[in-house]
Amino acid sequence: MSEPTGLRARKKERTRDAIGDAAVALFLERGFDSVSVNDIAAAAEVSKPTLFRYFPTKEDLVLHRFADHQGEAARVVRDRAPGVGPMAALHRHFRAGLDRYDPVTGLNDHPQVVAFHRLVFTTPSLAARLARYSQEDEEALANALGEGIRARLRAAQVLVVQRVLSRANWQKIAAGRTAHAVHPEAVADAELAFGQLP
Amino acid sequence: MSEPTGLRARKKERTRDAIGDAAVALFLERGFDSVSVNDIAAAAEVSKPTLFRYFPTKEDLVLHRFADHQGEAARVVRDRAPGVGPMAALHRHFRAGLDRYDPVTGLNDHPQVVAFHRLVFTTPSLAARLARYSQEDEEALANALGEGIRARLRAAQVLVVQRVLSRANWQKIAAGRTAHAVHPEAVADAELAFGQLP
DNA sequence: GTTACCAGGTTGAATTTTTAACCCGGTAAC
DNA sequence: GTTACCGGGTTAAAAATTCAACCTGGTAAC
Repeated sequence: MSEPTGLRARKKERTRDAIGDAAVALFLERGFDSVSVNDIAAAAEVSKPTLFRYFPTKEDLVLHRFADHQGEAARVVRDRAPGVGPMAALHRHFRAGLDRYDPVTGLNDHPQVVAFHRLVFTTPSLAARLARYSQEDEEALANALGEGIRARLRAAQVLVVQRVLSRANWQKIAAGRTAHAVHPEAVADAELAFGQLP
Repeated sequence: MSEPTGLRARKKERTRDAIGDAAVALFLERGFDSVSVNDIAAAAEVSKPTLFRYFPTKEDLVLHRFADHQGEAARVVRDRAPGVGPMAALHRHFRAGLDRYDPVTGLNDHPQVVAFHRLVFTTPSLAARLARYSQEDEEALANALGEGIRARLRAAQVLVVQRVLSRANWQKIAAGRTAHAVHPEAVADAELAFGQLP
């Protein structure tokens, strides 16, 4: 199951986690702009060049958690079971995320997750950078769906649907409701949104 | 008091401690000969060449705790208060070690310390290597005491006295007595031994 | 008596990290 | 308006570490 972890690979992973965790912790505590990369490097006990070797920009220190899901939509389409249409596969995948309260669906009421989302959505430079990630995701999904303008349109539609659904879920939870309470609506919303896709 | 700890120095110290601690823990658990340096490197999460960069031989993995006291006798003589003779200074220093139950005096009943001493005294290659450490200590002390054969003889006498005293203390404790109970005898023994030095 | 393996220890190249210095754009001081 | 500092980000060289391979001396198998 797990790869033959050499010493080198294991330590790199640990370093990366240490930097990412220290960054998110400090950002949540003091806000994105009030924390310098020097602070993060110091907290992670790493030098500044090392920090930038793992994360090319300050924004990526936050967004690496989304980056884990990079290209996921395209993968879902490519790996779908035979006989299942692309849209159905994406719908099912999103639904599964809802059922396990995956943070990317916005349907998660752990305080840390909520605070993290607020951080991302209320910091302009982060939202901007997140849009660029999304852009790449969109291209990958388009390629998985086929060629030409139709594939690109469908890819864009799917991702925008997911973004709207996630944001709606998050807002309800930010308003104080529990993830469990919101779940039925979230499922219904997804039903509606995916249902009206071409 | 503390040095300006750069990142590099701090990590080196941590690595050294990780290796040394892992080694002692494994040796106490399974015995010196039943643990390979590969085991230690793996436990400390370090490669074999790195291990040997910190500790030149397997024996040093145990004896680095004595190495901290390297040259101590010479230092005591050199740094003694004015008006105090070399022998008096050494006697006082040993007595102070007794009073604070310093492990090097043998007068310490913490299970880990006792087990550690047993490890050293019952493993031939360790005893041998410890003798070499002691040899260097002796030369340094001789230089601190003066020149010529008389200084060397006195250095040897002092160190042999310390070794005998430490071992006597350890044996009483290994027999089950507490350090506190042994303390008066230990002081008296030291009085006697240092008193009969020329 | 080969053969093979194991443990202590070494070697050289490749990778990673630290260090200290720098660039650049912004902004506060005066 | 210049000077000085701060934060994001980069650079080149030095130090540390991993990796894979090797050497050597023992000792177990056969």
